[in-house]
Amino acid sequence: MKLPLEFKEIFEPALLAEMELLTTVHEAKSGDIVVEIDQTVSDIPVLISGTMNVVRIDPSGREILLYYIHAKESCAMSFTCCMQGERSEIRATAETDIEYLSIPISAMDVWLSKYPSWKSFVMRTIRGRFNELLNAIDQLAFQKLDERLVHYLREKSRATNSSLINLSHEEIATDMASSREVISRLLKRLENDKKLLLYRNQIKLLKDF
Amino acid sequence: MKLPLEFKEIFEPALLAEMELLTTVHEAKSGDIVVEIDQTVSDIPVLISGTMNVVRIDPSGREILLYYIHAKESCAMSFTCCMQGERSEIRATAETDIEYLSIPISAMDVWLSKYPSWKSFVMRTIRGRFNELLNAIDQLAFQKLDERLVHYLREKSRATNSSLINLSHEEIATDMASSREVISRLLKRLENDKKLLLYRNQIKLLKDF
DNA sequence: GCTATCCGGTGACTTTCGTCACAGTTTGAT
DNA sequence: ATCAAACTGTGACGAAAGTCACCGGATAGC
Repeated sequence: MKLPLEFKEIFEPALLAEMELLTTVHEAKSGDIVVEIDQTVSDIPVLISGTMNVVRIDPSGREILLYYIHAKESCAMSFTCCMQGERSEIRATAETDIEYLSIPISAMDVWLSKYPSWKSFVMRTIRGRFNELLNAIDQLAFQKLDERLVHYLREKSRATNSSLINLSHEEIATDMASSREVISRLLKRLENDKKLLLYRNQIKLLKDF
Repeated sequence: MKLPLEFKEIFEPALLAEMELLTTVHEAKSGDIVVEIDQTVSDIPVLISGTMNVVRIDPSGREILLYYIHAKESCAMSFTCCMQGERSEIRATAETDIEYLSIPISAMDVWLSKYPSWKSFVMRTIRGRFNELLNAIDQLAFQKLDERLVHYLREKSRATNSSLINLSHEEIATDMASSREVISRLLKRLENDKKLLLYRNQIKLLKDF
Protein backbone atom coordinates (compact mmCIF):
# COMPACT_ATOMS: atom_id res chain seq x y z
CA MET A 1 0.00 0.00 0.00
CA LYS A 2 1.74 3.09 -1.24
CA LEU A 3 -0.95 5.69 -0.71
CA PRO A 4 -0.86 7.76 2.44
CA LEU A 5 -3.76 7.56 4.87
CA GLU A 6 -4.88 11.13 4.29
CA PHE A 7 -5.81 10.35 0.71
CA LYS A 8 -8.51 8.00 1.97
CA GLU A 9 -10.38 10.95 3.34
CA ILE A 10 -10.26 12.74 0.02
CA PHE A 11 -10.87 10.06 -2.58
CA GLU A 12 -13.49 7.36 -2.90
CA PRO A 13 -12.46 3.68 -2.52
CA ALA A 14 -12.81 2.75 -6.19
CA LEU A 15 -10.58 5.64 -7.16
CA LEU A 16 -8.02 4.72 -4.54
CA ALA A 17 -7.92 1.23 -5.99
CA GLU A 18 -7.24 2.57 -9.47
CA MET A 19 -4.62 4.88 -8.07
CA GLU A 20 -2.80 1.91 -6.60
CA LEU A 21 -2.66 0.39 -10.05
CA LEU A 22 -2.01 3.33 -12.31
CA THR A 23 0.16 5.74 -10.42
CA THR A 24 3.70 5.65 -9.20
CA VAL A 25 5.32 7.28 -6.20
CA HIS A 26 8.33 9.47 -6.88
CA GLU A 27 10.77 11.36 -4.74
CA ALA A 28 12.71 14.51 -5.35
CA LYS A 29 15.35 16.32 -3.36
CA SER A 30 15.06 19.92 -2.31
CA GLY A 31 15.99 22.01 -5.33
CA ASP A 32 15.07 19.43 -7.98
CA ILE A 33 12.92 20.71 -10.80
CA VAL A 34 9.68 18.75 -11.10
CA VAL A 35 7.98 20.63 -13.93
CA GLU A 36 10.06 22.74 -16.30
CA ILE A 37 9.01 25.67 -18.43
CA ASP A 38 8.14 24.76 -22.04
CA GLN A 39 8.04 21.14 -21.08
CA THR A 40 5.10 19.14 -22.42
CA VAL A 41 3.61 17.64 -19.30
CA SER A 42 2.50 14.02 -19.54
CA ASP A 43 2.13 13.24 -15.86
CA ILE A 44 0.72 15.30 -13.06
CA PRO A 45 2.35 15.42 -9.66
CA VAL A 46 0.18 15.24 -6.54
CA LEU A 47 2.21 16.01 -3.44
CA ILE A 48 2.26 13.37 -0.70
CA SER A 49 4.74 15.12 1.55
CA GLY A 50 6.91 18.21 1.46
CA THR A 51 6.46 21.47 -0.43
CA MET A 52 7.05 22.66 -3.98
CA ASN A 53 7.42 26.22 -5.18
CA VAL A 54 6.15 27.59 -8.44
CA VAL A 55 8.11 30.21 -10.32
CA ARG A 56 7.23 32.27 -13.35
CA ILE A 57 9.94 33.27 -15.79
CA ASP A 58 8.73 35.82 -18.28
CA PRO A 59 9.65 35.68 -21.96
CA SER A 60 12.68 37.91 -21.40
CA GLY A 61 14.01 35.77 -18.60
CA ARG A 62 12.96 37.71 -15.53
CA GLU A 63 11.84 35.58 -12.65
CA ILE A 64 9.31 35.79 -9.83
CA LEU A 65 8.01 33.36 -7.23
CA LEU A 66 4.27 32.78 -7.53
CA TYR A 67 3.28 30.45 -4.68
CA TYR A 68 3.88 27.18 -2.88
CA ILE A 69 2.20 23.82 -3.26
CA HIS A 70 1.73 21.89 -0.04
CA ALA A 71 1.00 18.25 0.77
CA LYS A 72 -2.22 16.81 -0.72
CA GLU A 73 -2.24 19.58 -3.30
CA SER A 74 -1.33 19.53 -6.94
CA CYS A 75 -0.31 21.79 -9.76
CA ALA A 76 -3.40 23.22 -11.39
CA MET A 77 -1.50 24.70 -14.29
CA SER A 78 -0.25 21.25 -15.19
CA PHE A 79 -3.79 19.85 -15.24
CA THR A 80 -5.19 22.23 -17.72
CA CYS A 81 -2.01 22.49 -19.62
CA CYS A 82 -1.37 18.84 -20.24
CA MET A 83 -5.03 18.08 -20.88
CA GLN A 84 -4.62 20.23 -23.96
CA GLY A 85 -1.15 19.02 -24.82
CA GLU A 86 0.26 22.48 -24.20
CA ARG A 87 3.58 23.44 -22.71
CA SER A 88 4.09 24.56 -19.16
CA GLU A 89 4.26 28.29 -18.48
CA ILE A 90 5.81 27.81 -15.08
CA ARG A 91 8.53 25.93 -13.26
CA ALA A 92 7.77 23.80 -10.21
CA THR A 93 10.72 23.04 -7.96
CA ALA A 94 10.96 20.93 -4.83
CA GLU A 95 11.27 23.36 -1.94
CA THR A 96 11.92 20.62 0.57
CA ASP A 97 12.54 16.95 -0.12
CA ILE A 98 9.25 15.68 -1.46
CA GLU A 99 7.27 12.57 -2.27
CA TYR A 100 4.66 12.76 -4.94
CA LEU A 101 2.22 10.64 -6.85
CA SER A 102 2.72 10.79 -10.56
CA ILE A 103 -0.56 10.52 -12.41
CA PRO A 104 -0.62 9.80 -16.12
CA ILE A 105 -2.73 12.28 -18.01
CA SER A 106 -4.84 9.50 -19.53
CA ALA A 107 -5.96 8.37 -16.07
CA MET A 108 -6.59 11.88 -14.91
CA ASP A 109 -8.82 12.50 -17.91
CA VAL A 110 -10.91 9.40 -17.35
CA TRP A 111 -11.19 9.98 -13.62
CA LEU A 112 -12.56 13.43 -14.19
CA SER A 113 -15.67 11.89 -15.74
CA LYS A 114 -15.79 8.85 -13.54
CA TYR A 115 -15.10 9.96 -9.97
CA PRO A 116 -16.82 12.88 -8.30
CA SER A 117 -14.14 13.00 -5.63
CA TRP A 118 -11.47 13.45 -8.29
CA LYS A 119 -13.46 16.11 -10.07
CA SER A 120 -13.91 17.94 -6.86
CA PHE A 121 -10.21 17.60 -6.05
CA VAL A 122 -9.31 19.06 -9.43
CA MET A 123 -11.73 21.94 -9.04
CA ARG A 124 -10.54 22.65 -5.51
CA THR A 125 -6.95 22.68 -6.69
CA ILE A 126 -7.68 25.01 -9.57
CA ARG A 127 -9.62 27.33 -7.33
CA GLY A 128 -6.79 27.35 -4.84
CA ARG A 129 -4.27 28.31 -7.50
CA PHE A 130 -6.47 31.08 -8.84
CA ASN A 131 -6.65 32.52 -5.36
CA GLU A 132 -2.90 32.28 -4.95
CA LEU A 133 -2.40 34.13 -8.21
CA LEU A 134 -4.88 36.81 -7.18
CA ASN A 135 -2.94 37.08 -3.98
CA ALA A 136 0.29 37.54 -5.88
CA ILE A 137 -1.38 40.25 -7.95
CA ASP A 138 -2.66 42.02 -4.85
CA GLN A 139 0.84 41.97 -3.44
CA LEU A 140 2.44 43.33 -6.58
CA ALA A 141 -0.16 45.96 -7.26
CA PHE A 142 -0.83 47.29 -3.79
CA GLN A 143 1.92 46.44 -1.34
CA LYS A 144 5.19 48.19 -0.88
CA LEU A 145 8.36 46.20 -0.99
CA ASP A 146 8.84 46.07 2.77
CA GLU A 147 5.37 44.61 3.26
CA ARG A 148 5.94 42.17 0.44
CA LEU A 149 9.19 41.09 2.05
CA VAL A 150 7.47 40.33 5.34
CA HIS A 151 4.81 38.37 3.49
CA TYR A 152 7.50 36.54 1.54
CA LEU A 153 9.37 35.51 4.67
CA ARG A 154 6.18 34.35 6.37
CA GLU A 155 5.27 32.15 3.41
CA LYS A 156 8.78 30.80 3.14
CA SER A 157 8.74 29.97 6.80
CA ARG A 158 5.45 28.17 6.38
CA ALA A 159 6.68 26.33 3.29
CA THR A 160 9.76 25.02 5.04
CA ASN A 161 7.99 24.68 8.37
CA SER A 162 10.80 26.49 10.15
CA SER A 163 11.57 29.94 11.50
CA LEU A 164 15.11 29.51 10.19
CA ILE A 165 15.31 30.58 6.60
CA ASN A 166 18.32 29.49 4.59
CA LEU A 167 18.60 32.00 1.78
CA SER A 168 21.01 34.65 0.64
CA HIS A 169 19.70 38.16 0.10
CA GLU A 170 20.39 37.67 -3.58
CA GLU A 171 18.05 34.68 -3.77
CA ILE A 172 15.29 36.58 -1.99
CA ALA A 173 15.72 39.46 -4.41
CA THR A 174 15.32 37.07 -7.34
CA ASP A 175 12.16 35.51 -5.92
CA MET A 176 10.71 38.97 -5.41
CA ALA A 177 11.88 40.41 -8.73
CA SER A 178 13.83 43.11 -6.88
CA SER A 179 17.52 43.81 -6.28
CA ARG A 180 19.94 42.58 -3.67
CA GLU A 181 20.88 45.93 -2.14
CA VAL A 182 17.27 46.92 -1.55
CA ILE A 183 16.47 43.63 0.14
CA SER A 184 19.60 43.91 2.28
CA ARG A 185 18.53 47.30 3.51
CA LEU A 186 14.96 46.25 4.26
CA LEU A 187 16.18 43.17 6.10
CA LYS A 188 18.53 45.34 8.14
CA ARG A 189 15.61 47.52 9.13
CA LEU A 190 13.62 44.47 10.21
CA GLU A 191 16.59 43.36 12.27
CA ASN A 192 16.80 46.76 13.93
CA ASP A 193 13.09 46.47 14.69
CA LYS A 194 13.85 43.17 16.47
CA LYS A 195 11.73 41.17 14.04
CA LEU A 196 14.52 38.87 12.96
CA LEU A 197 18.24 38.10 13.13
CA LEU A 198 20.56 38.08 10.14
CA TYR A 199 23.34 35.59 9.52
CA ARG A 200 25.24 34.59 6.46
CA ASN A 201 22.84 32.66 4.20
CA GLN A 202 20.37 32.47 7.02
CA ILE A 203 17.61 34.48 8.65
CA LYS A 204 16.08 33.71 12.01
CA LEU A 205 12.53 34.98 12.43
CA LEU A 206 11.78 36.11 15.97
CA LYS A 207 8.58 35.60 17.96
CA ASP A 208 6.97 38.93 17.19
CA PHE A 209 7.70 38.75 13.48
CA MET B 1 -32.83 28.03 -32.10
CA LYS B 2 -31.09 30.34 -29.73
CA LEU B 3 -27.54 29.09 -29.96
CA PRO B 4 -25.15 30.83 -32.31
CA LEU B 5 -23.61 28.95 -35.18
CA GLU B 6 -20.11 29.12 -33.80
CA PHE B 7 -21.07 26.94 -30.87
CA LYS B 8 -21.70 24.06 -33.26
CA GLU B 9 -18.03 23.94 -34.00
CA ILE B 10 -17.15 23.70 -30.36
CA PHE B 11 -19.74 21.39 -28.84
CA GLU B 12 -21.04 17.97 -29.83
CA PRO B 13 -24.64 17.66 -31.04
CA ALA B 14 -26.02 15.93 -27.96
CA LEU B 15 -24.61 18.67 -25.78
CA LEU B 16 -26.04 21.35 -28.02
CA ALA B 17 -29.45 19.72 -27.67
CA GLU B 18 -29.20 19.79 -23.89
CA MET B 19 -28.06 23.36 -24.03
CA GLU B 20 -31.17 24.30 -25.91
CA LEU B 21 -33.22 22.83 -23.10
CA LEU B 22 -31.33 23.82 -19.99
CA THR B 23 -29.79 27.19 -20.66
CA THR B 24 -31.20 30.64 -21.15
CA VAL B 25 -29.92 33.56 -23.16
CA HIS B 26 -29.43 36.81 -21.30
CA GLU B 27 -28.42 40.29 -22.29
CA ALA B 28 -26.61 43.00 -20.43
CA LYS B 29 -25.80 46.59 -21.22
CA SER B 30 -22.32 48.00 -21.20
CA GLY B 31 -21.46 48.69 -17.58
CA ASP B 32 -23.81 46.12 -16.06
CA ILE B 33 -22.27 43.87 -13.45
CA VAL B 34 -22.64 40.19 -14.37
CA VAL B 35 -20.77 38.56 -11.49
CA GLU B 36 -20.27 40.47 -8.25
CA ILE B 37 -17.64 40.01 -5.58
CA ASP B 38 -18.72 37.84 -2.64
CA GLN B 39 -21.70 36.68 -4.63
CA THR B 40 -22.39 32.95 -4.52
CA VAL B 41 -22.48 32.00 -8.18
CA SER B 42 -25.23 29.61 -9.22
CA ASP B 43 -25.08 30.10 -12.99
CA ILE B 44 -22.12 30.47 -15.27
CA PRO B 45 -22.09 32.95 -18.12
CA VAL B 46 -20.71 31.91 -21.51
CA LEU B 47 -20.37 34.88 -23.80
CA ILE B 48 -22.17 34.76 -27.11
CA SER B 49 -21.30 38.27 -28.23
CA GLY B 50 -19.54 41.30 -26.81
CA THR B 51 -16.86 41.56 -24.17
CA MET B 52 -16.72 41.47 -20.39
CA ASN B 53 -13.99 42.76 -18.13
CA VAL B 54 -12.83 41.18 -14.93
CA VAL B 55 -11.72 43.30 -12.02
CA ARG B 56 -10.10 42.39 -8.74
CA ILE B 57 -10.86 44.43 -5.66
CA ASP B 58 -8.55 43.58 -2.79
CA PRO B 59 -9.77 43.25 0.78
CA SER B 60 -9.00 46.89 1.51
CA GLY B 61 -10.96 48.11 -1.49
CA ARG B 62 -8.21 48.84 -3.98
CA GLU B 63 -9.06 47.90 -7.52
CA ILE B 64 -7.25 46.58 -10.58
CA LEU B 65 -8.33 45.32 -13.99
CA LEU B 66 -7.27 41.73 -14.62
CA TYR B 67 -8.37 40.84 -18.15
CA TYR B 68 -11.17 40.70 -20.70
CA ILE B 69 -13.45 37.86 -21.66
CA HIS B 70 -14.33 37.67 -25.33
CA ALA B 71 -17.07 35.91 -27.28
CA LYS B 72 -17.20 32.12 -26.94
CA GLU B 73 -15.24 32.35 -23.72
CA SER B 74 -16.37 32.04 -20.17
CA CYS B 75 -15.36 32.95 -16.66
CA ALA B 76 -13.06 30.27 -15.30
CA MET B 77 -13.14 31.63 -11.79
CA SER B 78 -16.87 31.16 -11.73
CA PHE B 79 -16.58 27.52 -12.78
CA THR B 80 -14.35 26.44 -10.01
CA CYS B 81 -15.85 28.77 -7.54
CA CYS B 82 -19.45 27.80 -7.90
CA MET B 83 -18.66 24.11 -8.23
CA GLN B 84 -17.52 24.37 -4.63
CA GLY B 85 -20.25 26.71 -3.54
CA GLU B 86 -17.70 29.41 -2.82
CA ARG B 87 -18.04 33.14 -3.29
CA SER B 88 -16.60 35.05 -6.19
CA GLU B 89 -13.26 36.79 -5.70
CA ILE B 90 -13.72 38.98 -8.73
CA ARG B 91 -16.23 41.23 -10.45
CA ALA B 92 -17.20 40.68 -14.08
CA THR B 93 -18.73 43.66 -15.86
CA ALA B 94 -20.11 44.02 -19.37
CA GLU B 95 -17.56 46.05 -21.27
CA THR B 96 -19.80 46.36 -24.32
CA ASP B 97 -23.41 45.32 -24.63
CA ILE B 98 -23.35 41.54 -24.39
CA GLU B 99 -25.37 38.41 -24.92
CA TYR B 100 -24.56 35.37 -22.87
CA LEU B 101 -25.72 31.88 -22.17
CA SER B 102 -26.50 31.28 -18.53
CA ILE B 103 -25.64 27.75 -17.53
CA PRO B 104 -26.95 26.32 -14.28
CA ILE B 105 -24.20 24.83 -12.19
CA SER B 106 -26.02 21.49 -11.98
CA ALA B 107 -25.89 21.10 -15.76
CA MET B 108 -22.31 22.19 -15.96
CA ASP B 109 -21.35 19.59 -13.39
CA VAL B 110 -23.08 16.75 -15.21
CA TRP B 111 -21.74 17.83 -18.60
CA LEU B 112 -18.22 17.73 -17.29
CA SER B 113 -18.54 13.98 -16.87
CA LYS B 114 -20.76 13.39 -19.88
CA TYR B 115 -19.40 15.46 -22.76
CA PRO B 116 -15.76 15.51 -23.78
CA SER B 117 -16.31 18.71 -25.73
CA TRP B 118 -17.57 20.45 -22.61
CA LYS B 119 -14.71 19.14 -20.52
CA SER B 120 -12.28 20.39 -23.08
CA PHE B 121 -14.04 23.76 -23.25
CA VAL B 122 -13.78 24.10 -19.49
CA MET B 123 -10.11 23.15 -19.45
CA ARG B 124 -9.34 25.52 -22.32
CA THR B 125 -11.10 28.33 -20.53
CA ILE B 126 -9.29 27.71 -17.28
CA ARG B 127 -5.98 27.52 -19.07
CA GLY B 128 -6.71 30.77 -20.86
CA ARG B 129 -7.47 32.56 -17.61
CA PHE B 130 -4.34 31.24 -15.96
CA ASN B 131 -2.34 32.65 -18.81
CA GLU B 132 -4.09 35.99 -18.56
CA LEU B 133 -3.30 36.15 -14.86
CA LEU B 134 0.34 35.26 -15.51
CA ASN B 135 0.33 38.02 -18.06
CA ALA B 136 -1.03 40.47 -15.53
CA ILE B 137 1.68 39.40 -13.11
CA ASP B 138 4.40 39.84 -15.73
CA GLN B 139 3.08 43.32 -16.39
CA LEU B 140 2.99 44.31 -12.75
CA ALA B 141 6.31 42.80 -11.83
CA PHE B 142 8.43 43.72 -14.82
CA GLN B 143 6.95 46.56 -16.84
CA LYS B 144 7.15 50.23 -16.14
CA LEU B 145 3.99 52.24 -15.99
CA ASP B 146 4.36 53.74 -19.46
CA GLU B 147 4.67 50.31 -21.03
CA ARG B 148 1.75 49.04 -18.98
CA LEU B 149 -0.32 52.00 -20.16
CA VAL B 150 0.37 51.20 -23.80
CA HIS B 151 -0.55 47.58 -23.17
CA TYR B 152 -3.70 48.68 -21.36
CA LEU B 153 -4.83 50.88 -24.22
CA ARG B 154 -4.17 48.16 -26.77
CA GLU B 155 -6.25 45.66 -24.84
CA LYS B 156 -9.02 48.17 -24.27
CA SER B 157 -9.07 48.92 -27.96
CA ARG B 158 -9.29 45.22 -28.75
CA ALA B 159 -12.03 44.70 -26.16
CA THR B 160 -14.20 47.45 -27.58
CA ASN B 161 -13.13 46.78 -31.13
CA SER B 162 -12.39 50.45 -31.71
CA SER B 163 -9.45 52.82 -31.80
CA LEU B 164 -11.60 55.36 -30.00
CA ILE B 165 -11.41 54.88 -26.28
CA ASN B 166 -14.06 56.52 -24.12
CA LEU B 167 -12.48 56.83 -20.72
CA SER B 168 -11.40 59.58 -18.39
CA HIS B 169 -7.84 59.59 -17.13
CA GLU B 170 -9.23 58.90 -13.70
CA GLU B 171 -10.89 55.69 -14.86
CA ILE B 172 -7.71 54.49 -16.50
CA ALA B 173 -5.80 55.22 -13.31
CA THR B 174 -8.27 53.10 -11.35
CA ASP B 175 -8.02 50.17 -13.76
CA MET B 176 -4.24 50.32 -13.51
CA ALA B 177 -4.09 50.91 -9.77
CA SER B 178 -2.22 54.15 -10.31
CA SER B 179 -3.07 57.83 -9.94
CA ARG B 180 -4.72 60.29 -12.26
CA GLU B 181 -1.88 62.80 -12.51
CA VAL B 182 0.66 60.17 -13.47
CA ILE B 183 -1.59 58.74 -16.17
CA SER B 184 -2.31 62.24 -17.50
CA ARG B 185 1.40 62.93 -17.86
CA LEU B 186 2.14 59.64 -19.57
CA LEU B 187 -0.77 60.14 -21.96
CA LYS B 188 0.51 63.61 -22.76
CA ARG B 189 3.88 62.14 -23.63
CA LEU B 190 2.24 59.59 -25.92
CA GLU B 191 0.36 62.42 -27.59
CA ASN B 192 3.58 64.34 -28.11
CA ASP B 193 5.07 61.20 -29.64
CA LYS B 194 2.17 61.19 -32.12
CA LYS B 195 0.87 57.86 -30.85
CA LEU B 196 -2.59 59.16 -29.95
CA LEU B 197 -4.84 62.18 -29.61
CA LEU B 198 -6.42 63.33 -26.37
CA TYR B 199 -9.94 64.64 -25.98
CA ARG B 200 -12.22 65.02 -23.04
CA ASN B 201 -13.30 61.53 -21.94
CA GLN B 202 -11.87 60.14 -25.11
CA ILE B 203 -8.60 58.94 -26.61
CA LYS B 204 -7.98 58.30 -30.27
CA LEU B 205 -5.25 55.77 -30.99
CA LEU B 206 -3.28 56.59 -34.14
CA LYS B 207 -1.98 54.20 -36.77
CA ASP B 208 1.51 53.77 -35.40
CA PHE B 209 0.36 53.26 -31.84
C1' DG C 1 -27.94 81.76 -18.54
C1' DC C 2 -25.58 80.48 -14.23
C1' DT C 3 -23.33 77.66 -11.18
C1' DA C 4 -21.43 73.40 -9.30
C1' DT C 5 -18.99 69.69 -10.74
C1' DC C 6 -16.00 67.09 -13.55
C1' DC C 7 -11.95 66.81 -16.30
C1' DG C 8 -7.38 67.60 -17.83
C1' DG C 9 -2.78 70.00 -17.35
C1' DT C 10 1.17 71.14 -14.80
C1' DG C 11 4.75 72.64 -11.36
C1' DA C 12 6.91 71.34 -7.09
C1' DC C 13 7.96 68.09 -3.88
C1' DT C 14 8.53 63.40 -1.56
C1' DT C 15 8.91 58.58 -1.33
C1' DT C 16 10.23 54.40 -3.10
C1' DC C 17 13.11 51.73 -5.51
C1' DG C 18 16.97 50.59 -8.44
C1' DT C 19 21.90 51.21 -9.66
C1' DC C 20 26.81 52.01 -9.01
C1' DA C 21 30.70 51.79 -6.38
C1' DC C 22 33.31 50.01 -3.00
C1' DA C 23 34.72 47.75 1.27
C1' DG C 24 35.02 44.11 4.79
C1' DT C 25 34.04 39.45 5.93
C1' DT C 26 33.28 34.59 5.31
C1' DT C 27 33.84 30.51 2.83
C1' DG C 28 35.64 27.06 -0.19
C1' DA C 29 39.03 25.29 -3.29
C1' DT C 30 43.66 24.29 -4.27
C1' DA D 1 48.10 28.96 3.92
C1' DT D 2 46.55 31.50 0.10
C1' DC D 3 43.50 33.21 -3.11
C1' DA D 4 39.17 33.68 -5.46
C1' DA D 5 34.53 33.82 -5.03
C1' DA D 6 30.40 34.64 -2.55
C1' DC D 7 27.89 37.33 0.80
C1' DT D 8 26.59 41.42 3.29
C1' DG D 9 26.61 46.43 4.40
C1' DT D 10 26.32 51.10 3.04
C1' DG D 11 26.80 55.76 0.94
C1' DA D 12 25.61 58.40 -3.07
C1' DC D 13 22.92 59.18 -6.77
C1' DG D 14 19.08 58.91 -10.15
C1' DA D 15 14.76 57.39 -12.11
C1' DA D 16 10.00 56.28 -11.46
C1' DA D 17 5.92 57.04 -9.39
C1' DG D 18 2.84 59.10 -6.04
C1' DT D 19 1.06 63.35 -3.74
C1' DC D 20 -0.30 68.17 -3.14
C1' DA D 21 -1.83 72.35 -4.85
C1' DC D 22 -3.87 74.98 -8.04
C1' DC D 23 -5.64 76.39 -12.53
C1' DG D 24 -8.69 76.97 -16.42
C1' DG D 25 -11.92 74.99 -19.41
C1' DA D 26 -15.92 71.88 -20.40
C1' DT D 27 -20.24 70.10 -19.08
C1' DA D 28 -24.58 69.08 -16.93
C1' DG D 29 -28.38 70.40 -14.09
C1' DC D 30 -31.26 73.90 -12.76
